[in-house]
Amino acid sequence: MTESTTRTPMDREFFDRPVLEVATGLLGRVLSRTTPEGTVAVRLTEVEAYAGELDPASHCYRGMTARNAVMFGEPGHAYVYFTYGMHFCVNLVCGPDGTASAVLLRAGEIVEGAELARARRNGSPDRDLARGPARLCQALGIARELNGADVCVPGELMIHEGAPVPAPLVRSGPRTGVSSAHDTPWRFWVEGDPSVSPYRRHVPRNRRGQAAPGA
DNA sequence: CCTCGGATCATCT
DNA sequence: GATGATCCGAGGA
Repeated sequence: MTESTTRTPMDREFFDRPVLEVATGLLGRVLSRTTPEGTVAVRLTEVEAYAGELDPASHCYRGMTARNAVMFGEPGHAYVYFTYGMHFCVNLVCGPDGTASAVLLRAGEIVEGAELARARRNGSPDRDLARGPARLCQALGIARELNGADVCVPGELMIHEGAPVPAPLVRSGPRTGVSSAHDTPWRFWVEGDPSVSPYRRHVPRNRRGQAAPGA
């Protein structure tokens, strides 16, 4: 009898615009994920822009592959990828069909379904439930099967109007953890929001078995 | 608060 | 074979 709140998805036209406009415009919006277990929703507080084939940090920099194909398609769909052998991250595709820009959803504040989110996050402090792109996916139950999902129609993954964040509250800086284009300030967040993730620069991993040469 | 190392596998070269 | 749009726990300041 507890029906989930009726919500209206955002228009696809919102996503059919330049990536930086979409990125800043997404702050304050709400992403909801519904499964048989229930609904979890987050208010987005941190995102990063990736500008398709011209952006050295983008998964599309070297053209279309099986993994990134969704990014080249219709705006308003989810691009979900698996990384570090254990984590998922989610982007929302933007720009015209045929181009390959997207916005990585990095962090948010849980606004519905906190109990389910806590269960999925297994003891994490509330502040950290969706503080980071892989944590956000874990809290929402987003995984591979949602790659390509349309977030502009009612369904298991939907983007909602929410309350857009006024421009004076939006801050920007370098993207987190990327190994190139470090000078491009395309990470955007809500000033002062506790759910914004800490910045970490890219760190090349240790090379196993590549011991220092004898001399 | 910070820094550091390990986990673990899909993807690309 | 190497790397990665990350996270977590341990240990130090």
